[in-house]
Amino acid sequence: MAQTRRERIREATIDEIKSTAWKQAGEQGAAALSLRAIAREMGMTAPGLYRYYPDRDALVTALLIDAFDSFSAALEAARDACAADDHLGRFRAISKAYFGWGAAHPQRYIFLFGTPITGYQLSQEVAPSAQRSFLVLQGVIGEAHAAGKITGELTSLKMPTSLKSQYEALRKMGMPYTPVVTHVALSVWGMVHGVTSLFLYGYFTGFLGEQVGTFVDFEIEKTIRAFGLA
Amino acid sequence: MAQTRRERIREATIDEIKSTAWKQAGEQGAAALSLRAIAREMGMTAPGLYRYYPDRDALVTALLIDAFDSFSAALEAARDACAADDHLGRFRAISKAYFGWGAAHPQRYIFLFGTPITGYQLSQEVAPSAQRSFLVLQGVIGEAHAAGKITGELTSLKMPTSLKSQYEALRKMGMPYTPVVTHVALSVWGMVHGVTSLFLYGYFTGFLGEQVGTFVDFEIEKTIRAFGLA
DNA sequence: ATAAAATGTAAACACTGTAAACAAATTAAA
DNA sequence: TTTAATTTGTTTACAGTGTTTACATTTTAT
Repeated sequence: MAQTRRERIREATIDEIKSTAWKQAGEQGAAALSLRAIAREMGMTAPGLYRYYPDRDALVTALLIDAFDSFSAALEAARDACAADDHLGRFRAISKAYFGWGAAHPQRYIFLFGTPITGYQLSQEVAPSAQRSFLVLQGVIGEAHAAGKITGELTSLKMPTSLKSQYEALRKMGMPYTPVVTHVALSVWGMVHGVTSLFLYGYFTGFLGEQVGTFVDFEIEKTIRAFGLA
Repeated sequence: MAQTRRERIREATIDEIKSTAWKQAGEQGAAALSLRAIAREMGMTAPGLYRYYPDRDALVTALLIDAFDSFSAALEAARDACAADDHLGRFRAISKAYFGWGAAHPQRYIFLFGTPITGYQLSQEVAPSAQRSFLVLQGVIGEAHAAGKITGELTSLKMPTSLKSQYEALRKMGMPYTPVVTHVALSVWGMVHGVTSLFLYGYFTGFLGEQVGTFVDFEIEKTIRAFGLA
């Protein structure tokens, strides 16, 4: 059923609210989001925004979902630029895309993975979008593992039984991957998030200067070796 | 020369301001720091605080320095609990202490390594305190390397020349460690910061539940193997 | 005792998010 | 087509914030 005229206008207004919010977040940081400033730039008054979002948190949640979707799409695009059987290529691609997206959209990355905004309580609504980005990583690793392309000795380190049974419990609840795959995915996520956020917060610039990208690439190659990815 | 009475009272007031700030930061998050709320709890009015800190940012800076010092002290204590020639033990100790301090003081860790607070511009005053914590890590790795205790094949991966010359430039400017040591230290920092912050922001709990500590310990052991630490 | 310095308060300004009441415009129903 | 209902926006107001200014008070030094 086609959209009615009013629905069209409403969606356009919502889009304008969000794009204005992103614009201001990009200029002054996501933590400085101000409903009044958004309304001012849109040529309306602040209480009018409450016809579209019940409160500031709801707007933040909507922005989080959009950012996670954009992030996931970037990872998926990088993955799909490599052949499905090129597991090493896909892993390298999404790892670089992860850091690359963060470096290209620092405010958004910090918005997603940084400190929750003043008083903002993370809504459960964002969970599906957040998990989607992780599933890209888990999927690539999962298929590589299924194809026998993860042969590193580190992978065969004896995993503590309590950890393994935790992963197996997840599997019973619907997670489609083995303990090793889940563990490797979490491990890679930790590494790449660590270097990305330390970089974005400026803790690397004093040490690495312009060579941050080289550093990250080198770390990715090290991870590939450590897990014996081929 | 002994402190005058006024100086004593002044320092006590400063301590009360900071401890009140920490108390409130621990309850509602560091981003919700409010000068008025601090003053209220102290039984004075907000403008009075301006006799101690020129503005809110200055208080935030003071808290950052204190938190970094506490963090560094925890790392150093963990290091010194092992013999100076037990390089593997020292590395394991500071790595665990890093995550352990974050888990024990989530608000402080997020305060240090999370999103800068609304409008807060990171002051250069905190740089020395921040570097001190990194120097603990770099020092342990540096001494292990000097003792020939880092023999992993990953370490001998050909480092890109641009990255190596960046590290060597740092050395000429006073950094007391070789490119390999600096690189390993940054790498470990990235890993341990990544898992710590992902955990503190709640992204791990859905996957790992109560097994987060086990996961981190396992990651540390993996890193030890990867770098061939002994 | 007097001057100076340090420390606090009260009032005010410019912001913020949000709620209530009301007006205008748009759509749906009679 | 007239009437009623819904949606969208504004105006006004309240409580909160960081910060400045002017003033009073206490403490220290001369």
